[in-house]
Amino acid sequence: MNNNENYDIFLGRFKEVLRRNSLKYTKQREIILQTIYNSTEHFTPESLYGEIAQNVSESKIGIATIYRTLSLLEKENMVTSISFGANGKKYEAGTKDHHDHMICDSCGKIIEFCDEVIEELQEKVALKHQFKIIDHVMQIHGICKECQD
Amino acid sequence: MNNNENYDIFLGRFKEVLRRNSLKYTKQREIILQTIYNSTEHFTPESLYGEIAQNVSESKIGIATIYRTLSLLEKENMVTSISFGANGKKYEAGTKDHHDHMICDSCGKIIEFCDEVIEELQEKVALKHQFKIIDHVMQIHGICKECQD
DNA sequence: CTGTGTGCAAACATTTTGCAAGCAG
DNA sequence: CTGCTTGCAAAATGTTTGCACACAG
Repeated sequence: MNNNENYDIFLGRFKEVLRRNSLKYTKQREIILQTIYNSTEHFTPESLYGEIAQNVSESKIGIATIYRTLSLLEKENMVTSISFGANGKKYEAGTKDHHDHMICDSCGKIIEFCDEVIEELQEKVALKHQFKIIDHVMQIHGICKECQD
Repeated sequence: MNNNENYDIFLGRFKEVLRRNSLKYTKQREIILQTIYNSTEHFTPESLYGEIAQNVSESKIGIATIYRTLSLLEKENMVTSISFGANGKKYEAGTKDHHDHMICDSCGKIIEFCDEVIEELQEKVALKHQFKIIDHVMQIHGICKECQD
């Protein structure tokens, strides 16, 4: 396992971001970063807040700090967010390679996938409209294998 | 122009929805449906509310009614909604053929497009995971031609 | 008539902000 | 020391709900 090594890289990027913006490396930001890094699931500000409150007895972090830190991380592309129909917005750590999501409307499960050809076609479409891609979102909604019973 | 004819079809679908759910055809629902149908832009509940207040002097429609009607229409697939990074959610009338969106992060403009091949590839990916597609969302974020100055 | 729909205001949920005190650099 | 950060509570947004009256079927 090279998880710790990966975390160091993630942490390094974060410190670089802080340096570049004259921001400070605080205990709170460290805890948030760690918790995000260790999250296997997609999370909301609220769920992150709850998880930290539960697992990290040493420190209280206000919900406002969670929001402020997530904004920073999103702006710096260290986390990405995906929006759902009605139920709001979930985040995930930007540690993985690019991928898209299949979302089960029945159980809420998220399946990640990546298709090179689709990616290329998107670029082709954008080019045709002289549109400069920054990012893209693709979600397939439906019913997962397990829920099709 | 066959706009009126198309509106009649749209209205017909709506009346059918009402009938099926034992709901009633009211002045408010009529006005909302018309306004949605005539909207060229994507809209929010708030913007719809404002537009109706401005254009339709005869009648006051409460914001709650807008929300209630939009929920109904979305449930019945007569409007679709797309979610944006942070700024919430916009709707569009479900009168057009399927298409996806390119969204300019600078000016907010929305360009619609449709690529058959991408659609097919999505189905192929879903099939591989035995995932049953209900719907899908694809957004390309970036900077439009005009804003690239 | 009956039961659904509506506007209004209050209730909620979520996210942002002002402020005084705390702490990193 | 200086100025970015934080927690808290208040404020701002966005959306939903309860209720009494209105109205479609």
